[in-house]
Amino acid sequence: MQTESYLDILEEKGLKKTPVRKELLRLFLTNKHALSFRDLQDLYGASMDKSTLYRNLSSFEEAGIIHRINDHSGTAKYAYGSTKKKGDHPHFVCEKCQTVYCLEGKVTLDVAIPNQFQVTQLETVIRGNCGRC
Amino acid sequence: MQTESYLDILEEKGLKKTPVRKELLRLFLTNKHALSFRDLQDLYGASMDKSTLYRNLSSFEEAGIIHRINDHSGTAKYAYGSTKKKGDHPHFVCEKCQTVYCLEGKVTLDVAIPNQFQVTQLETVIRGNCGRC
DNA sequence: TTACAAATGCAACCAAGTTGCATTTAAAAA
DNA sequence: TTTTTAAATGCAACTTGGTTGCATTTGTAA
Repeated sequence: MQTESYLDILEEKGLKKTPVRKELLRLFLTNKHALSFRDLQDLYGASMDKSTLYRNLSSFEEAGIIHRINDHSGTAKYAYGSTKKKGDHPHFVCEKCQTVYCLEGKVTLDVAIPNQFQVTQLETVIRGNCGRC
Repeated sequence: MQTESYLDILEEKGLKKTPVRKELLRLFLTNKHALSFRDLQDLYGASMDKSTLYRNLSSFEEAGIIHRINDHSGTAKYAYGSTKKKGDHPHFVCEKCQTVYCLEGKVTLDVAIPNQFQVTQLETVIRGNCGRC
């Protein structure tokens, strides 16, 4: 019996180690860029139930295993890493291949924000060409 | 016969002055914040056809009369002003009332972008509380 | 005033995501 | 090891945002 230590993440978060979740977690750990529902369906060997997948994405997000990214494509994408860190980093969207990458770094505002407005989060989407596609 | 000079915008852009378009343009000119499909349906006196509205939103966007904004709500919003200027200003989304405001100003990046990545546009969504709702 | 491309309105469709419910299963308790 | 149970799964049906095909109408230029 192998160690497969990454599965401990599920235990830590109090999530049952079901086959679907194990595979889903593996997919997130082995993919550096963000994955859409479609990507996940394609990567998942056998066909996965729609609602099961969506429910697990919610669970993972709530548990802070993944974060949801809005790349303005209309469909959500998900990447490994805590939700709390979502506002911490900008995302890069390749306009050609639509791949979404999480970037390291900070974004600073030089914006006139009306007095009564209170800022809680900053979401930045950088668009361009990844030069890899 | 009144002047209604704002209708010249349609002529300038080579768009026929249909009743739907006149009213749609008026709605955008008299609303400072971004409007969703639903908002427009509600504001429009008589009921407006779904596809006609969506098609006109596309035409307006293409003509540079309005720009499309993607807050995180899953539904697009539209505001007066050229599409080309979309990346020019950040948008503020109130987490309570969901209202989207166009802000003046610039956003600067302090981000490690991989060598081969080329940036063409920057889209920023600021979330918070507008203090007006 | 006529003529034609473009705009409208309607229905049918599509894709993303959600919900209700009966069945199965991971894992804690006995 | 077996029992128990809450949680996870799978299926169908649904909702919402948006698109498409097509017949009819209309703005505008000839």
